[in-house]
Amino acid sequence: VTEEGSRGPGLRSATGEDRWFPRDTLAGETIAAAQSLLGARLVRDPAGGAGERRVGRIVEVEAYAGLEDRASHARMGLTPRNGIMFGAPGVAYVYLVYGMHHCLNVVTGAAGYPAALLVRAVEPVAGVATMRAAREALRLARRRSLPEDRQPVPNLVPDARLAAGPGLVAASFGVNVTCTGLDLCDAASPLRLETAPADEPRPDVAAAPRIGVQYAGQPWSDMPWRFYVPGSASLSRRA
DNA sequence: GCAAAGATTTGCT
DNA sequence: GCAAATCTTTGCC
Repeated sequence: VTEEGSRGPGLRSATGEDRWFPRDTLAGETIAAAQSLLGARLVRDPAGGAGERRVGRIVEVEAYAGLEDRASHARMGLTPRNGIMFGAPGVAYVYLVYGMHHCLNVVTGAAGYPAALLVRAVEPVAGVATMRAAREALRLARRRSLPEDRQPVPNLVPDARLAAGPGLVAASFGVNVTCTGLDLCDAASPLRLETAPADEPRPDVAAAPRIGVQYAGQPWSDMPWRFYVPGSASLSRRA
């Protein structure tokens, strides 16, 4: 790939190739962008330049598009929380759910149109030890408030399940609400997207209703706007 | 101002 | 299989 854009020369992706995820794809129609995001890489650079770089292959996303989508945070119009969804595509939108879990979204659509893609699951590609450590740290912090007669046990979850859910993606990649606004299409961003390796086949794509949006009612709760790679061992739910 | 529910995960029954 | 944990945002008084 010889794309230049605003990136500037000399920068290279995690594998030494130019694989920055194209903003144009995210700026287009959100449902198409959702399917294009499958197979792409989520990359997290170590803080302070030390430690492992974490890389995950995106295998499950959900689309939330437009003011009319009653399942979307934008359904009430522009508010302080969802404002970033109305902004430029390619930017991170991270929110807190149930008072404890963070969810990473990629803003899509033209500026002014509120839409985003929830990253629900990724397959660990690199930095597995750091992912596991980040997850474990959060888990132990949560157990802090429990009775002392409970000794924390080692987390035996398989590598493939480390980021098999929206809250787990954020936890294993060290993502929280302070990441909101990061430009995921910027090669210099510590949290960003890259395209799949050129020699990697495009993944199959399956569609299904979104999860946990019954409150939206018909027809929004049944819209097949969850897209995933069939057969992946890292899906949030077995499929 | 207060009550309720939420784009979830975990651990116990 | 179910309920708890936990806090921000939203809905209504």
